[in-house]
Amino acid sequence: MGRLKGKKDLQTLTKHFEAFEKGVAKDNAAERSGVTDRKGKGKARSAGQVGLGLGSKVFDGLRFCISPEIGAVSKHKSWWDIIAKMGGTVVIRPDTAITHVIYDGRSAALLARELGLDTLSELPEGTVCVKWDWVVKCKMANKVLETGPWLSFQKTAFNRAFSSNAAIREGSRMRDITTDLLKGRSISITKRREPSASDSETESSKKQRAAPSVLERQPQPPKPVPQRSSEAAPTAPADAYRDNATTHGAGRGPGWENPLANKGDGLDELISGLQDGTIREDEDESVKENGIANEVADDEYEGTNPCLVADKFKCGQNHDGADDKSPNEYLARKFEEMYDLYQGVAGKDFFSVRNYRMAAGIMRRTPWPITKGADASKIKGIGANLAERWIDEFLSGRPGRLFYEDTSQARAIAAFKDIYGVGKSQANELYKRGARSIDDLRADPERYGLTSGQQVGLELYDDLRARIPREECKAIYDLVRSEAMAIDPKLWIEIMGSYRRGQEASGDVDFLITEDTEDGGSHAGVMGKLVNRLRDRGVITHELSQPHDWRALEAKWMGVGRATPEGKYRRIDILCIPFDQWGAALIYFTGNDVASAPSQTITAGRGLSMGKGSGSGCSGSGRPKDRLDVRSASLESGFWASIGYRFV
DNA sequence: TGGACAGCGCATGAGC
DNA sequence: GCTCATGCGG
DNA sequence: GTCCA
Repeated sequence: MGRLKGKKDLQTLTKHFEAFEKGVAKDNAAERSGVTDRKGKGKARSAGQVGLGLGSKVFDGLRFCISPEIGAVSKHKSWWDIIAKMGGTVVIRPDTAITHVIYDGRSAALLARELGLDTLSELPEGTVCVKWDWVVKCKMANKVLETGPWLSFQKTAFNRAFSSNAAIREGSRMRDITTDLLKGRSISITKRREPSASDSETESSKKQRAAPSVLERQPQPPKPVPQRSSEAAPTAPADAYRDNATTHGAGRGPGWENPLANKGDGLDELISGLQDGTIREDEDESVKENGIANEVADDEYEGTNPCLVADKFKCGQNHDGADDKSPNEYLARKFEEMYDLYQGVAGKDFFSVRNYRMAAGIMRRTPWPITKGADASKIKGIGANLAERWIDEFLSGRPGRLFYEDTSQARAIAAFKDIYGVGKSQANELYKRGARSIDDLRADPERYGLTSGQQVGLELYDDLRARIPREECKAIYDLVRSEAMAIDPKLWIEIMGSYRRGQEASGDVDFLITEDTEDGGSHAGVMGKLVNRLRDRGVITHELSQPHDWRALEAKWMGVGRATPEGKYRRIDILCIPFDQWGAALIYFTGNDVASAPSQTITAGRGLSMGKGSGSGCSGSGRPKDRLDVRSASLESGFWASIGYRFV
């Protein structure tokens, strides 16, 4: 049984599993229509599988610990999948209920370190450290084999019994499953035991199924480290924008060709600042934080902006363009991971979770390597909590608390929350009602009472989650624009969001529409016509929300469309606004926090805010404090001028 | 130690 | 039919 | 969660 053969086996298995999985999916769908009780369904499915002769539940009742290896995510994932499909539960960290540790390495000491233990004797009584090949053989044999030939450590024989009480000694890093049981979490294993070849799989299956709603019955592999789209800063086209008035008057699309010198407005400067590569979408918050943190109270600062504060923001400064990958990328990813995981979890404080994301941004833009939490806590935005409870934990190399909470439940809920229209509340509700995966929802949509909008989100789940390449944004823009021009050539229509910021990809496509009132024109009623035309052309395919008043000067439409009949479905928003709000709104909705943070801060400092208040436009919620009429800034440059910002 | 951390439009459903 | 509260998104 | 009054 050489390694090679093992790999071949694995390939065979993989195919095998794929076929098997399809079978299960069908079974599920069929069963759901008739069976409402989850437990009953579980049994039915099990029976069905045994009937298929695939022996998928060989590992029922077994709990495997696989310590993740750096750089071997995909291997880990496939192992996880395979064990899960065989009915076993997989955990990343050892706990008091594990029955096996999968380990192909050489030394017990190394493994102990990987597991975060001082010694392997901390493992629960009877835990078997076994090589992956054993799993493969079990799969092939369709039963739990003797572990003898595949033990990780022949000599030390960790299949020997240990004292389980000793294992849970005080200070042990191992999670005690029994406390979870007390807390009402259901865990599949209730009793330590020594698995052996003599285990009757049907017997253990029964035991397993008797447990109510097993928490981790469908373990999922860890997500690979999220790769932000902006791995490399966009080698952005110099897409400074021409004076917006000219552009729109001339009916020209956002050029992203070359700017005419001296024609850029204030935002252009910001954008060019963004394009020096340092600032990326999704890390805006930290920029905002840092920016605000560093502003104020520096009277000696020599700035060139009319408003000194503006100089203290990244975007208002000169940029040297040299900004490479942060030395703290690892920490940044960890915090992103936390954010992704926690943002859907009920009971997690909104601001706490948001802070994780901000921490990620801070990590990424901290130029010096953070080697200990204490250093990090000096940074604004990183407090003692993050430093000690998280950063130190991450840096220790041990998985830390995150891994304890990185459960299949959290993952399922996070996935649900990615459905358009499903937020934290609904995501948790769906889980409560028994859904464990997107496919579960799809298999029985009625059962979960999804709203129409959510059904669209579910149907188009993958498409809507995908980023939209810049090219495609442009294509959609051209379509929308041409229809708008056909309605009224004097309309101003602009694409907003990350596209306008020069990003290579966007999450959705936003349009801002208005019309100059100078000559008595108005865009009233355009929204309805535009949407109808686009629908007729097949550009708009789904509607998610409609304006209260289609003819109002301020109206918002949200929906889904696509550039071509074969293309992916994309989120599309269309917003009509009164003409005098154009300038501020364009900035506001271009939405770059790097731009909006300073501008909001600056304006706020002057007793203004930039909210697009419904009636009062962008002039600071109509507060009487207003000393500047930002509303009149229908050109961006006007806006920037009005808050004392230098623009070229 | 306790409040702010943005504020708002739309969909939905409960209550009236 | 209405208002109000809640969830959600940008 | 952090920051600030």
